[in-house]
Amino acid sequence: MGRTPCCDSKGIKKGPWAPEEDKLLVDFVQANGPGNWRMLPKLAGLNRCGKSCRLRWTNYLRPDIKRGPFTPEEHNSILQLHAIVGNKWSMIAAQLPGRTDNEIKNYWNTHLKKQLRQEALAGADAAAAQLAITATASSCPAARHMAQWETARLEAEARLSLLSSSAATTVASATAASSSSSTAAAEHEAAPDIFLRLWNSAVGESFRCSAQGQGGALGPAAANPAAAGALAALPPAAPRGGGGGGGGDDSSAASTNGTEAADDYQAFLDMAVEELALLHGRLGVVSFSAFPPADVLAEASCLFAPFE
DNA sequence: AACGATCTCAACCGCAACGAT
DNA sequence: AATCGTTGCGGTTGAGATCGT
Repeated sequence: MGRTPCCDSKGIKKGPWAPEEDKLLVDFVQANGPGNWRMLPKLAGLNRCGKSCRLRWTNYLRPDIKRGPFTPEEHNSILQLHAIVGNKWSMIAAQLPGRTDNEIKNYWNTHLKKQLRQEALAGADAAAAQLAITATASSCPAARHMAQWETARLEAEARLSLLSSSAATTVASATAASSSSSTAAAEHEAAPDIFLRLWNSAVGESFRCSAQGQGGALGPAAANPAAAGALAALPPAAPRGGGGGGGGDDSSAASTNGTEAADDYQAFLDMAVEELALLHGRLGVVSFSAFPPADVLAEASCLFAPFE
């Protein structure tokens, strides 16, 4: 497929956007809606390429974008979702309403990556460190892929054990009559942890069975019809269904009904299973899990309200 | 106060995916 | 089936902001 240049660079402005340009873009999109980005600059009177306009709109000017620092809930969600899907920023962003893939990607690269690396090293987990190195250094894509997954798993384990131990100390200090600590503990308990709720639900159970059983690598809902129903109760934002060109739909802003959300989550989970199947099939990995051991999860799961 | 180092994040680039023709 | 046109995604860059000395 021949790639077409996004614009003929002749006379097209690049770099930071001026307030006047922002206004032109916002006015145009609000009047006509997003879409046909290629023609938009001409129609809106902007000396920019369509791609640049789309990026500016989706990452900065969209009215539903949430500004400000990431909340602890968002922080946790990013960590956990990343442990499952890796650098699929758009998928992660779809689970965090108001956040863009670019923002999450930046947050990961600047804050979380560094933090996790330190945790991994501080934990004297030589395997994780070695895998992290392998992930970046290996010239073999399959080995890199496997290393990234295993690193993510180890990181998730470290985080969950960290979470459970910190919660234990928080609760202990809360009982020692510190009002601020008890507030923190209450917040912790109420955290809308998507991944853990999902994991503790019928969906999680089904997913675990599917991943362990392998062979067929069927999606969780196929293994457990109740899963699809449970999924519908999850937050509405959902990954793209693979809309691609022509649609002009805005992935992060798209709202879905319950069924669509379930379908999207289904696809989301299926993909994780497929990743595992790939590793098992191609690399002969004997024992591999994208998830922390059951005892770690059991420890962590008591921090959150049951999903069902 | 000045300077260099480090960090942050908006924006760009190249590629892949997808629908249309 | 092949090609074209458009959009979306992930990786990377670089200017400005912040921090440390």
